[in-house]
Amino acid sequence: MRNMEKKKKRETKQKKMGRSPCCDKEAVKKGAWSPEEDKTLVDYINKNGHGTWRSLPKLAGLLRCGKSCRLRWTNYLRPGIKRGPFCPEEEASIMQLHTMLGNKWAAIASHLPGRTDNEIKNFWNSHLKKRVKASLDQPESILTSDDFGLETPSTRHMVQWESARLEAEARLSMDPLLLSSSSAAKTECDYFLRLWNSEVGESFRQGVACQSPLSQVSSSIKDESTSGVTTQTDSARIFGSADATENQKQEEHMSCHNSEELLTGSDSSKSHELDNSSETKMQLLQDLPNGNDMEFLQEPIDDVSMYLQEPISLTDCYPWKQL
DNA sequence: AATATGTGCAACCGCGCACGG
DNA sequence: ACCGTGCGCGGTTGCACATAT
Repeated sequence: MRNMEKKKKRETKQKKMGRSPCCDKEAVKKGAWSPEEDKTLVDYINKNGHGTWRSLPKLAGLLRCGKSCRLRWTNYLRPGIKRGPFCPEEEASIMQLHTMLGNKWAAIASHLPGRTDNEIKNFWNSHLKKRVKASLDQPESILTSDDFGLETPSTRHMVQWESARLEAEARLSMDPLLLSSSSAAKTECDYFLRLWNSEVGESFRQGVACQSPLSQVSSSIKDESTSGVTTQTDSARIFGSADATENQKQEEHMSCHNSEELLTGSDSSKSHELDNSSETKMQLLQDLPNGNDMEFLQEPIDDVSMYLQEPISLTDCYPWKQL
């Protein structure tokens, strides 16, 4: 409530005064970066680190906006960037993560080493979005189609999760109580992420819906939620180990090498069982606790400074170019 | 061969959030 | 508590290239 007022105040103020530009637009170059500019930027950051992005262009002698420099660095020049087409495993990961996180490209990118949020966003918008739309438009074709280029049970799981997500969103949008609860709205995506990190997500990744922790966990949650009591201990049990390293292991587990298991996933009878538990899943989504008792599931964001430890050359950034 | 249309991707823009004064 | 500033994120744009006609 207080935040709302604050927000309104700020908005009115911004409307009156106009937002100050992030840089002097007249003296700033726009458009594609030249190799010379890239070299200047890379050299400067190698020597000094990026420091304050706003002041970087001036200090580095670039006629660019600080924002533009940051974007160029993070999306293109930064070492460790993986370029080239997405492999099927990466596609699968993006599909699954998007199912749970929505358009949280940065969050999705944090699970795909070497890929940038911008790249993933572009890939989603130009490729995957169409496939999902086609699949959802023709549900009867889902079971036999090769929409994802991956004819596996996990493909069906993806679509099922996507459907569940859409359904959850629809319910949230229709429930004024949930809408009025800012914390509920704020953490909605977190729930999906937590689900992913949980045994439920694990079972999904493993493609073992039958006799999986999902059925066990969801049924236990259902039982408990009907009694209206979900304790912190329960949550810890439900969402797996509170051990941070264990959690990290799970995160790592999610990247490419794990997708092989995923791609060879469960048989169709197992996924059918998953279908049957969809009601329980929805119950699970709605019954997730509102408390802040699952901080252990939040992993630290990569420390960008690591990229500055070893000086890089332009050939590192442009292995395919002659400089 | 020329033109129209579609596609992919780099870059820009504006907003919201975090943080320090 | 308020305000200003910087950063990061997500949506959008525009250009270059590919493909179709």
